[in-house]
Amino acid sequence: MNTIITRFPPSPTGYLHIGGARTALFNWLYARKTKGTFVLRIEDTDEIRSTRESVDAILDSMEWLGIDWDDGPYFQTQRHDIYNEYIDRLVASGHAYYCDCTPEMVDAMREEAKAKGLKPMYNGHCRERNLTQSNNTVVRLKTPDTGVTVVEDVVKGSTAFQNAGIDDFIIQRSNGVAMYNLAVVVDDITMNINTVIRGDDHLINTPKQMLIYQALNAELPIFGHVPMVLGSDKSRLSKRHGAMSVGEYRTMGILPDAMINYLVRLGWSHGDQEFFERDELIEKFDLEHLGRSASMFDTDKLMALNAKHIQKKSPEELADALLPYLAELGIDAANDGFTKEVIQTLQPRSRTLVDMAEAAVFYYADEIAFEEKAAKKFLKPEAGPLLARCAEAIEALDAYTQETLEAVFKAIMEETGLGFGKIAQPLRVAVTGTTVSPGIFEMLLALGREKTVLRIKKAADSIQAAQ
RNA sequence: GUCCCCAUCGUCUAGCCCGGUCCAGGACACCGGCCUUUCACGCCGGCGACAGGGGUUCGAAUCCCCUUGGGGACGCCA
Repeated sequence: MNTIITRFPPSPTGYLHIGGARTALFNWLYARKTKGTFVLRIEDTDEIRSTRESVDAILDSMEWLGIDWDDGPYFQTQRHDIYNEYIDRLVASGHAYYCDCTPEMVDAMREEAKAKGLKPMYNGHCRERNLTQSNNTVVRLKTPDTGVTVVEDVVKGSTAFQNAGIDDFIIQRSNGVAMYNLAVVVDDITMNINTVIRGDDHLINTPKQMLIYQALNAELPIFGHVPMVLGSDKSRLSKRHGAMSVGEYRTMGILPDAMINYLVRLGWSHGDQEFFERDELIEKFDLEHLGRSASMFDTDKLMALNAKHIQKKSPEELADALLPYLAELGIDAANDGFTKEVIQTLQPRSRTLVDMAEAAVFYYADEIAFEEKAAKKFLKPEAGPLLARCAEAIEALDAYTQETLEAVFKAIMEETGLGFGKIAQPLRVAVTGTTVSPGIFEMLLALGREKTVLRIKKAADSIQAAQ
């Protein structure tokens, strides 16, 4: 079997969005799975809308997602000579011709066709005029008037298009620059692309592209048109549906592994399995189980999956990922033993890295600010002596472990006759500033004895001072 | 308007190709309960779908047709 060669061809007219990331992923996964080649090509022939910043943003997002490419990036703007060579060949072989119809004339033709209840299209006016190239001519492909062009698609099955419904479309603009459909086909041919997985909004372009392949006498690739990702109201995903660029999910604290897991499952399945590690995805991905219908993006499910990935990661891996988010909150932490312990206490209760960073702040803070409601409820006058007693007992411990801490609690419970919660909650507020935190023992242990005692004493003192 | 694609719980989906094992399975969300020092995690349970109508068949979520609904494309954009 030949080596599979796939590609991802983004247009640099914005950030890498969800839909683009998903098609990139499908192509990448399939190439990786088959030990094939994944090519990156920047389709920047629209020089007005394409920007360098977009290219950088897209590359940056791909890198973040861990989607690497084996070849490229190629830039279509640097390949004009190649396109023109093929266009000349098409004209020479009689498969294409020059046309000097003005846009106004073509508009009129479209209106005329529409009035007849037909698809608006160019009527072939210049087809037999044998024009030569001049500064106002475009090149059009001579498409068949009869018969059908059948797209064999690995996800949609076969679809027949009437050739009569395909007009002699432009392959080269009057300014000499190739049009999209031609550039794509020439690129795919010259880059040896044999597997094209793309959004199904391109399905209609496919017969046109097939006609170019045929005119060029080139072998067709395998096509797979995957359904689009829609917004929560089933309309095309747009800004009003919330974040649509993968960069935004990065800032929300989504893990790249969770992002690709979610994106792949949106339109592909492996039985009932929901959770996939990266390697597992590469191993199990296939074209046979790509879905045929459009799907809506669901942030809740992404979040839930992200929580699962956070739980399964090692504290080491998580620390590297978390550090930037801590830095964002002004915390200069390191990937050290302390941070790893901190992370372990937070793993089961964080949906995003942002959640985790926020919940981690108290571990690193020099000064604990008490939440007003929490202090009012738990740092009452009678808590002063209790906290002082706790600090004293913890300080006196030979060893600072779960067992010894439990013993301290037990002793104080017996001494005071108070329930566990009556001691734990004031302590929690004293140490974290809030009523919500990881389990009291694991949290105290992760924080360390020194900080723990210091904070409890400070809280006891402040209660004292308030009286 | 013309052409094309799609159609299972609110959402993502399994099942559909090769009809019976499906009075339809899983996940997210939601609602109960358990666990519990808080918040979570986890566990148990509940709610909840084959768009509608015709066929074909002993039998249809699965095959065929129509309707409806949704999406996409009709550019000297990609």
